[in-house]
Amino acid sequence: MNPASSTDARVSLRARFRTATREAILDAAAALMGAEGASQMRMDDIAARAGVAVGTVYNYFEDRTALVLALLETRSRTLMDALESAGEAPRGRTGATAAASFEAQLEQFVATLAAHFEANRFLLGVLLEDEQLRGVDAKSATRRTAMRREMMVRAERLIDRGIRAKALRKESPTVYAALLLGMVRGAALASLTGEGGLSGNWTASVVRMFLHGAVR
Amino acid sequence: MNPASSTDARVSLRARFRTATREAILDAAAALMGAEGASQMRMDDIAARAGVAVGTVYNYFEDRTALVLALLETRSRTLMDALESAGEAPRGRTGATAAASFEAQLEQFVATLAAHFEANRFLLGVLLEDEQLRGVDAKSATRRTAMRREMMVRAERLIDRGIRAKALRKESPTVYAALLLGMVRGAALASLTGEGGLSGNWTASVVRMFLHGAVR
Amino acid sequence: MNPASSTDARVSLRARFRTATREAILDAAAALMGAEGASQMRMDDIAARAGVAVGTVYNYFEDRTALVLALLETRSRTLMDALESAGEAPRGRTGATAAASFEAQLEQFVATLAAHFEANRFLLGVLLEDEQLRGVDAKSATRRTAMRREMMVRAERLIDRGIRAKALRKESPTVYAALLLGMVRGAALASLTGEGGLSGNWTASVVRMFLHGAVR
Amino acid sequence: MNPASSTDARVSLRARFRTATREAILDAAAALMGAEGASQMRMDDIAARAGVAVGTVYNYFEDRTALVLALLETRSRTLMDALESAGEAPRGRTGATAAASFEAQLEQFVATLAAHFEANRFLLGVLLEDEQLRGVDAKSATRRTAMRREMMVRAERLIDRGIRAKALRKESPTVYAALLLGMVRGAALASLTGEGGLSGNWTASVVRMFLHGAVR
DNA sequence: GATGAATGAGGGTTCATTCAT
DNA sequence: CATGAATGAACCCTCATTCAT
Repeated sequence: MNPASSTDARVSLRARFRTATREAILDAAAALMGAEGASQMRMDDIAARAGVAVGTVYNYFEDRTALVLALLETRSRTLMDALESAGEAPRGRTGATAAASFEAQLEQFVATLAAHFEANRFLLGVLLEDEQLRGVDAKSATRRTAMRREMMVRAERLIDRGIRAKALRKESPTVYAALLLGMVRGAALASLTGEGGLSGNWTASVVRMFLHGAVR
Repeated sequence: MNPASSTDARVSLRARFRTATREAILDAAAALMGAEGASQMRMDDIAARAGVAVGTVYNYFEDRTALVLALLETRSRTLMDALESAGEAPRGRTGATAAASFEAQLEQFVATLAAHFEANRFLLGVLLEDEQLRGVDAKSATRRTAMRREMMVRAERLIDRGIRAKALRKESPTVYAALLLGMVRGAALASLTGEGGLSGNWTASVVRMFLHGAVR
Repeated sequence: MNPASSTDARVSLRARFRTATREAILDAAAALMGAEGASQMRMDDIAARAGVAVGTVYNYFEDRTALVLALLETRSRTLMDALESAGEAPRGRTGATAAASFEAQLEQFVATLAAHFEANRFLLGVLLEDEQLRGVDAKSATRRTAMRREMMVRAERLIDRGIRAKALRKESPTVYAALLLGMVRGAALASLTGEGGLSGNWTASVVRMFLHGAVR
Repeated sequence: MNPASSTDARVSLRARFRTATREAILDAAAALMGAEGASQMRMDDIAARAGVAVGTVYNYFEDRTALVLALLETRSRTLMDALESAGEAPRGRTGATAAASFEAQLEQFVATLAAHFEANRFLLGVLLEDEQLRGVDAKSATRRTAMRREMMVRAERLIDRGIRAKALRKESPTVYAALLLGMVRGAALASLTGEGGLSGNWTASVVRMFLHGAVR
């Protein structure tokens, strides 16, 4: 152990501590945002829940808006990445029909969304919210819209592949994406608010409705 | 014209003026709520937009909460009534199949929602919001939830008739209702935010997706 | 009846009506002031209690302050006059000692105060109040102080006569007056708030204490 | 000096500073209450006079009512304690008559009141006020009444002892207490408003009047 | 860096006063 | 004159942000 490595270790320790504190603050913010909405979330409450002083929150985030933005960014990044991989891999089984393969991808896509909404309740409000009820400010509203679009893009890409694989009727992927995400949101909301019949696993319902409708 | 009628006329004039002012305030509130969300809506701004002084707003509504509640109440009542009649009338054509009849009702139902969302943008946020974003206070959040449920009930009733008429596969009306309203919300949102392909009339898209899905 | 007299009659009727309205407003103000204090008394409440519209109150009194001033003026004037006559007349009986005569006058004086406080509760606050708790404004505070002084003067005059008649020990009439009025206030307050032992007639207690003290 | 003591010192410093600020706010409130009355006292003025921002006042007191209550509580507690001890100790001189001892206690009692009223002008209004002038709200009015009663009780106890010691004529202690406190108030008020003859020391006048009256 | 008290602009609400009917 | 809705200054309170320790 030379002095340098000792310094490194200390730095690294400090860095880990910083990261942990930052994460604690984000977690607290996410919880409060999920529980009462972005506009109701007070800086003091975030600090208290994270176990730090208000001033400390400002050591990690420029201001309230920056905190909200960072929250949106980090939490949605994971989701976006997951969606990316969900839509991509036909995962090997070469014998599968194009249609079957697409159906599997779709299910994976929806299931990913479901899992994330279940885990981060606030994403539901954040990402699918119409921007009018932001209760925040222009900047984070913009960011929110950007995320929504990004999600739309992921959905559109998936659907586009479905159309090209003849698994779906040919129509505007944007329209399909809007409807698909709308259904996901509706189901997630109903599930989270405990409304009848949607309690646990609604992925299958959404997929089936999206593919075949309610008639047959 | 006897004195009485003269008095009546005056009273009626004043009453009409009162109603007009009240409506102006509600309109102003609706516009601001649509533009920036309920929690961002300031009493001074409402007054200014309505062309009255702050005090006047308080002559018509007990307090901020009462104003929001009144807004939700009056604006959604119209929608609810419209949905009620939309779902009910088989509108004559006796030769129609049960399925065709149901399809017509469904289309009417969705078109009604579309029209109202187009006209009262803030309803979109209000009625389909999950309760986390109350941004106002407990009472109006409760009211909002109540309205959302009421809308669900309307949808469920319609779907239930569809199922009994064998026009729809037999499954939980609640699930179907959640998905249908989710789609409507997704489409309306996409349309209002001007995202590609959803500009004008998306009723048909929603109906088709709900009935037959995206596959064939 | 000539036209003139008819006009006079009408005018007089109108005048009587004006007076009645004015009196009703003053009564309402007195009641509210007695019940909740001057600062809590709202113009709307006065109007409501008087059975008129707010605007009408402003037809009779320049503003809130003028109303309070008028109230103090009219109600205290009666009291001052009564005190004047209470202190003056030895009322005939020539055989009476100077001391007995003074005692009678003192009793009359205190009894007069007692009666007025009983009838106009608000006078208690108004006239004996230390000006700090006025809850009104500079002008009416000044007026109040003036009235208190006027009352003091009445008491001092009475006491001065007592001293000159050798009925009282020779000492500063101002001091005696302050103590006498203090006792009256203390007794009236205890009586009005229903504290033990002071319920009805406390005039005798005050007179006795003032004349002979509590020792013998 | 170990780290702990250093920490303690810092804490104690902060604590002392907190106490000082709190006291400054109470002092400011007392001054304003004394000058213009409780109902006229504005939060902004209190803050300005205490040399802090409005928000700071709310860091120390829940709201306006809590501040008023705290003021009444702290300032009157001192007085009550002083009265308690004033009435109790015969202070040594064993040869004294019961009457002389009582007279000394009475003088002490009155002098204590005098001193406190001189120092805290607002107590005069607060403690002897009849409840009509609450000018604040129900809660603090209640508290005020409670304090007045407490003062009455102290006076009654003193007088009761005087009666039992045959130093006073046998009569209702409540009545005597009301008259005594009334006199004190009258004298204090006259003294504070600078009315003739009462400027400095009026304790003796009150005591003499209470014991022997104005006749001899 | 962490702390948490201090700050003060900003928002909701009241109420004396005005004025068109 | 009576009426009562409209007015807006003034007041209480909140909470994001700063900064001395």
